[in-house]
Amino acid sequence: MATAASNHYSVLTTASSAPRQHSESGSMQQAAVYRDAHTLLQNDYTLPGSGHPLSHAHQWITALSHGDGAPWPSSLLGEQDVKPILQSDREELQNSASLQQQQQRHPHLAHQAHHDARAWRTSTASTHIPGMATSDGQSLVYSQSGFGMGGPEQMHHHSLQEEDHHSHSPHLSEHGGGVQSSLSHHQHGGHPEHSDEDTPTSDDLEQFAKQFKQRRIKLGFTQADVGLALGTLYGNVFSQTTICRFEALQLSFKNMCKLKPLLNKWLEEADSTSGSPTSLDKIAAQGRKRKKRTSIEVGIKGALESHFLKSPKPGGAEITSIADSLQLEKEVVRVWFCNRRQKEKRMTPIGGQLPGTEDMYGDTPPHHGAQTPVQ
DNA sequence: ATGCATGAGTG
DNA sequence: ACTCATGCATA
Repeated sequence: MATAASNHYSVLTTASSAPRQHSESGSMQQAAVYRDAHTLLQNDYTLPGSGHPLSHAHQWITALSHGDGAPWPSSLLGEQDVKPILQSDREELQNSASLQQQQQRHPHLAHQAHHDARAWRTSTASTHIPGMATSDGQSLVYSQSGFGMGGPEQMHHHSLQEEDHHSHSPHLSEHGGGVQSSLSHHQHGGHPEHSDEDTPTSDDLEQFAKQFKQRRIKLGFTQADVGLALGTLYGNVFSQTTICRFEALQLSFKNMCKLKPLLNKWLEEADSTSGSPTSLDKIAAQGRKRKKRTSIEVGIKGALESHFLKSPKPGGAEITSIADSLQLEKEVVRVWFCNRRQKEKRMTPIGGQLPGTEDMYGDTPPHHGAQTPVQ
C-alpha cells in the first residue's frame, strides 16, 4: 500500500532567512534587495489583471506566513547534490525517461526551406561557434565576455513564435508549445531594425539549455549551486529541480523563456568568476513541513493512467469515485491528475506519444487559434 | 532526475 | 477547482 502516512506536520515559523552572500571576490556580491525582481519577472507574462485574494484552505498546511513582506522566506537548502550526474534513475515504467535530454521538440515555426517534419534532433548538430551569431535578429547576448565552449550552435532563428501577446482569453491556456505560426507577424512599426529581446524559439531554448548544462558542468557547479546563485544575483532563488528541468526542457515554453535570461546572466557571471574560491553559502534548511510524499504503487498508477486516458479531467465526483476504488485520498488523486496534465504540456512530451494532436483534451477553447503545443 | 505537493493567479 | 510555476523529498 501506499505509504500514505498522515502525520501532522509541525509548522515551524518561517524565520527570516538572511540574505545570502556569495564569494568575496568582490564581484557578485549583492545582499538583499529582491522581491522586486520577482514581480518584474512575472510581469512579463502575468499581467496584473486583478487580484483575488482567494484563500485556499488546504488540509495539510494550515498556517504559513507567506505572501507578505517576504516572498520566499526560507526554504533554502542546498547541500547534497555535490555529485555529477551519474545516476540514471527513473521511476516506474510510465515512459522512457531515459530519453530526455535530447528529446523531440516542436517543429513549429513557419519557416521555409527548413525541415518541416520533425527533423529536429539537434543532438549532433552542427558545430558553430556561438560568438555573436545573430547580428540583429535576436539578442543572444550570451558570451559578451568571451565564451569558449564548443557547444553546438545553430542560428536559424525564425522570426518568432509567440504566445502571450494576445490578451488572456477566457480559457486560453495552451500556449505550451507556443508554436503559433506567426505568418507575417513582426513587430515592425516603422523601424527597420530594433533588436529587442524577442521571444526565443524552441530551438534557441534547446540550444541554450544544452550549452548551459555543458558550461555549468565544466565550471563545476551543481544544479543546486546555480539555483542559489540566481538568488544572490537577482533575488530569485531556484531549486535544483527547476534547474534540472530547465536543462532537460521539461518546463513549459513560457517558463523556459522566463528562466533563460536569468540563467544566461549567471553563465556570464560564473564565467568571469571562474577562478574564485567559490564559497558556497549554504543555509540550513528550516521551516515548513509539507505532506509526506505519497508513493503510489505501480499497479495503482496503471489504473490512474487508464482513467486518465479515458477522461483527463475528471470532475469532483469522478475523482472521488476513483479515489475510492483505488483507496487513495481524493486529494492525492486530484493532484495526480493535475500533475499528469501538466506533464503533457511540457516542452518535451513524455512517453512516446505526443500529447494532443493539436489541442488538449476536452479543454478545447471555443475559438482555437491557440498555438498547438507540440503539433 | 522525477514524483507528488503547495500556492498564486484566474474563472 | 484548474492551471502553472516551483520545490521538497525521494528513487
